[in-house]
Amino acid sequence: MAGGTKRLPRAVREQQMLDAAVKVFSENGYREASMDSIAAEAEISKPMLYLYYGSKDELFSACIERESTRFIEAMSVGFDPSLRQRDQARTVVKEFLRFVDEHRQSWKVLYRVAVGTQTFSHFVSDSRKRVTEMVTELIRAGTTVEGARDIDFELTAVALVGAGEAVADRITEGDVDLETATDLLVGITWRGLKGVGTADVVGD
Amino acid sequence: MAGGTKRLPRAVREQQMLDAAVKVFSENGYREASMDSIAAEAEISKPMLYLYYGSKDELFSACIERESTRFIEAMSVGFDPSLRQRDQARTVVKEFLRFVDEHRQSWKVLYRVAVGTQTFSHFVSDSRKRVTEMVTELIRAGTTVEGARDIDFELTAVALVGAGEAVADRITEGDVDLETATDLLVGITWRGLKGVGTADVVGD
DNA sequence: CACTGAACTTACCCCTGGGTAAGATGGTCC
DNA sequence: GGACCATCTTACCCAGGGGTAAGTTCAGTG
Repeated sequence: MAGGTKRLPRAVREQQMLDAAVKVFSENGYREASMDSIAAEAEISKPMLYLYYGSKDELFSACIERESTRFIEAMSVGFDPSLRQRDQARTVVKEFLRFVDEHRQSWKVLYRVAVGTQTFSHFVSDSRKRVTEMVTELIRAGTTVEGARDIDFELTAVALVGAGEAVADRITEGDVDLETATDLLVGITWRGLKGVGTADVVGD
Repeated sequence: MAGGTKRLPRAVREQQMLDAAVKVFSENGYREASMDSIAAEAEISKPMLYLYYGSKDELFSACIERESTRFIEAMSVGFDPSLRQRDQARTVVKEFLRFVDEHRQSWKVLYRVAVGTQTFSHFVSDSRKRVTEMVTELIRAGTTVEGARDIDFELTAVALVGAGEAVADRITEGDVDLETATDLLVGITWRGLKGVGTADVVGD
């Protein structure tokens, strides 16, 4: 229409559409985001969305796919097996927080919007489950106490992951110093290890 | 219709409607829950919902109001100013987890559904903010380190609250021993205090 | 019993929004 | 130049669901 944007190759338009979709979905949630508003944001007509992505579900799915790939790639950057467990953990936490800080919409869409849908909530729980398992192994390996039961480790990991997500949310809504936040999270984790096995009230 | 349920006084019907609404909202989310399905769940016709509550928004608002009142009352039970800070904290955490365990739908509707709406998300953030402030004060009072800046305490509280919510979610989806979970959360908090002020990597 | 009002229903309105039919337009290759 | 395909649009369809108009039925009261 108005001479602004012109005919572009499919691959380019697809990325523009995903950009727009991620933005609108992250700001409004799945149901509240209309295909019309996404089309408007992408400065394209609605049938183009359907031509390239087929349906609202598939469009959202494509968003999830692209953003989670980016997320995983960002995490991989910080993954260096030569590091000691402890430095390894710190690096990964830092990369995580940096990713959230630099890709706030990705974070919201992946962990706060997808979770509210019927079709994609399992994606979030699966992903969260994998992270929790990793953390469980990490803290299990970092502890020598014997009395600790499995449930303790796993539940500790659940709590730690929850803490991480809460800090991530905080990052998206105000500026938090990433170093401070990283130290905080790693600190809680490491200090947390010391008491995992002691089931009764922890002595002071 | 089918002679099953009969004419009931308004006050009673209202509660039935809220029961049904909380159930359907908690299982499906705000947008996905239709007034028809809520009416069906309450075994009542749709105009009754509108007669007593006016609109979908107001119905949801009434749910939030009733459930959050219950929640606050449950918390008050565990509030005993004569206790030492530490026992106080433990009692409140335990009452919190017990409430979540016994009122899973309330928890979901208050903290997982309302947060996904435009109109009521501020309610959740406000409520979370108050809790976070309380926790901030609690850990500030429980620490004597001087180097710690304010942001550290607040961010620590954010992380701790996030951990609590994650454990609460876990409770709603599998059985977790409440004592274990309470000890875990209180343990993390208390142990966390020891390191809040030390900004650098914590010595092992 | 007749009268009133609260409790309740059937049947409908209509807008939002997912999805589509049909066609226009321009770039490229002979 | 003209054939062809990918790019792109206007204009529409229709189901789901929020909300309502208009009436029905029963419990109590004089």
